[in-house]
Amino acid sequence: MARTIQQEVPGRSPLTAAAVLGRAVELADAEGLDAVTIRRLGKELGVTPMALYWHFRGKDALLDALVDRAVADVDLAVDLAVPWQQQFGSLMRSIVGMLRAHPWITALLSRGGLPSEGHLGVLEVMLDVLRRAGFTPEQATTVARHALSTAAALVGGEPGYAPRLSPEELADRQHRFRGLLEKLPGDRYPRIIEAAVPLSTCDDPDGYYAFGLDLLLAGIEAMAPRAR
Amino acid sequence: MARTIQQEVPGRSPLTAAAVLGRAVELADAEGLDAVTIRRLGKELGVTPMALYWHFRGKDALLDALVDRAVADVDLAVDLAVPWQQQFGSLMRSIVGMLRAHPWITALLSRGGLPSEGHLGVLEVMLDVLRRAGFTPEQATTVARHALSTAAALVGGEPGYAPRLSPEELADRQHRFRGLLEKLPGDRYPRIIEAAVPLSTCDDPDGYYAFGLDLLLAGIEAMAPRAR
DNA sequence: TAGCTAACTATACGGCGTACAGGCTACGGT
DNA sequence: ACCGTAGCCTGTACGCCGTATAGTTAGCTA
Repeated sequence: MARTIQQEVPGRSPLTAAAVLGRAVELADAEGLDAVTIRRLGKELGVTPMALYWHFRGKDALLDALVDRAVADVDLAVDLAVPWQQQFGSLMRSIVGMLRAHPWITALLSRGGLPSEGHLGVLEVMLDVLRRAGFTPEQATTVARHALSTAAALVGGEPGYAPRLSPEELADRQHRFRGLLEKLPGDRYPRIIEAAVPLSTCDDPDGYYAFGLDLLLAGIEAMAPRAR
Repeated sequence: MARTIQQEVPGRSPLTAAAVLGRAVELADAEGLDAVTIRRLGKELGVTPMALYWHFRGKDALLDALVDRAVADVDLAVDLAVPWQQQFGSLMRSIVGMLRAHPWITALLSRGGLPSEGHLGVLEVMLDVLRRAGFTPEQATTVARHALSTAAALVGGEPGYAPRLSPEELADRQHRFRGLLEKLPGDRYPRIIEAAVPLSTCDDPDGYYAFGLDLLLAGIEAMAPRAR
């Protein structure tokens, strides 16, 4: 009943779902989500594209598994000794950190479909923090949903969302953008021209994320049932 | 020099970029962004797919134009007589309204690329409101970026983002989701089970959007330089 | 030895974006 | 009356994509 190792094909260990997902993550991180194709994965793994269909029902299932694998990286430990705002904040920081590490996930999250186990785990912890803070189940649901959306939005947002771009490409982009700003009619876009520098630079991404999270948390706290 | 009407092909008026975009919007609204393909558009317009390449440099340019066309629908009028919070709020409501009308835009917004004219128009007005409220150019830039991301996130967020789904499909989804929730282990996911109803229903989308915007605005106001 | 099953391979289909080359129509100049 | 030219479109082909279907192989069990 137990299968032993089966290593007959010369240079290759047998395919596993985990190996496929691992290579897929590498591909997505390095070349973007568009590079993750069945055929490409097959080639990378030294296998016929159709071989992947033994391990996954189709590309959708593969992508779902990919999201789940990433979501599992979120640190769900909460310190019950600190105020709920801090508990929620560190939760959000962990989520944002995971999304920043793999920005392509945001595109996958907004495909419909039932939530995966990883999803549910994160959601459970968020709801728990909010419920203990005094929110009703309805309020907690709304806040958690909104917080998750905001996290995705932060990562998808402008500060050069362009991941995996080489520094030179990024500099080129920035240069072309600044060129565009410079030849804008000054009487129509005074505010944009005035803000040309902050608009076209994206230094201090950490500050950007900190600001976004602070703003979210400030909003949540302003609506909290009993602030403490 | 001036070309007059040229209607030689029997049943068809000559193609224009606007006509292509119009059909593309209809397609995206009715069947989702995936239905917008060069070949499909050509078929719909009674024309060879390659004909579209006369009017657009490629599919990317077509999609960019599509976004621009939609963004132009945003109502940029602001009432200078009301507090800046209200000015910004109605601006955001207009933006969210546009995104809700064409949810597929959110997917297009997060593709990199230089901002279009429509983009700049919206950004200019947002920055203006924020600057007059006392934010520095840097702050205003950050807030505007974040607000735009949040608007996109709201629309992309959970409440059944599944657009264009028939009511029956939507009910099926909801039913399967509730089934999943019911057979969850109660000891591992108490908070989720407790919130099963608000999680699986998506009535009152207006309330969802109002909440999201209120939360954003509360956060912004909490960080405003001189609160009023 | 025969048969079963897990894990692949081979082939093929239809759809996608688009490069490239060719053609047709209406107009302006001569 | 002719023709060049510009604008608009067609035809064909290439190389990707996901995947349905069917065939092959290795190792285990009986």
